[in-house]
Amino acid sequence: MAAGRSMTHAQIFAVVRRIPRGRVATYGQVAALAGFPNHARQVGYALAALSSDAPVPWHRVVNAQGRISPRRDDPGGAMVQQLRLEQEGVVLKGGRVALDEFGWAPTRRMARSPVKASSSRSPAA
DNA sequence: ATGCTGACTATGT
DNA sequence: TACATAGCCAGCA
Repeated sequence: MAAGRSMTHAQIFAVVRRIPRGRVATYGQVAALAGFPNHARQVGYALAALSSDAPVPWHRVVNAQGRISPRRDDPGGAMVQQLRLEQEGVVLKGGRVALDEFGWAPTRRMARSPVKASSSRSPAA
C-alpha cells in the first residue's frame, strides 16, 4: 500500500493520516511533521500522486491561507474537498477555513503561528 | 544527466 | 481580497 512510489510520499501520507477529524493542516505543517520543513510544495505533489480513494484524508490538507488549492488534474476535487470538510464540521468562511480554529496543533503551531497569544476560543466544540 | 512541471509560501502592489 | 513575482525541491520524460 502506500503507493510505493517513494519513501518521501509515504512519509507525507503518514502525517496526513494523523490529522484528526474536524481539523485541517497546512501543506507546510504536514511537510514539517513529515520531516521536510519548507517542502510544502512536495506535499501537494505527493497528494496529487495518490489516488482519490487512497487511505489518506487528503481533504484535511489546505494551504497556508486556509484555502483549498485547486488541482490541475481534477478541478472538481476542490469542491469535493470543501464538501468533505463541512461534513467533518469544518466551516469555510469566505472560501477559507479559520486556521486559528480548525488548524491542527499536534503540539504547537509551527511557523506562521496564527494564534495571537490569547485565550481566544478552542477548536473543540 | 538535463529540463519542465507543479494540490506551496512569503512579499509587494 | 486579488494578482504577480521569486524561491524551493521532488518526480518524470
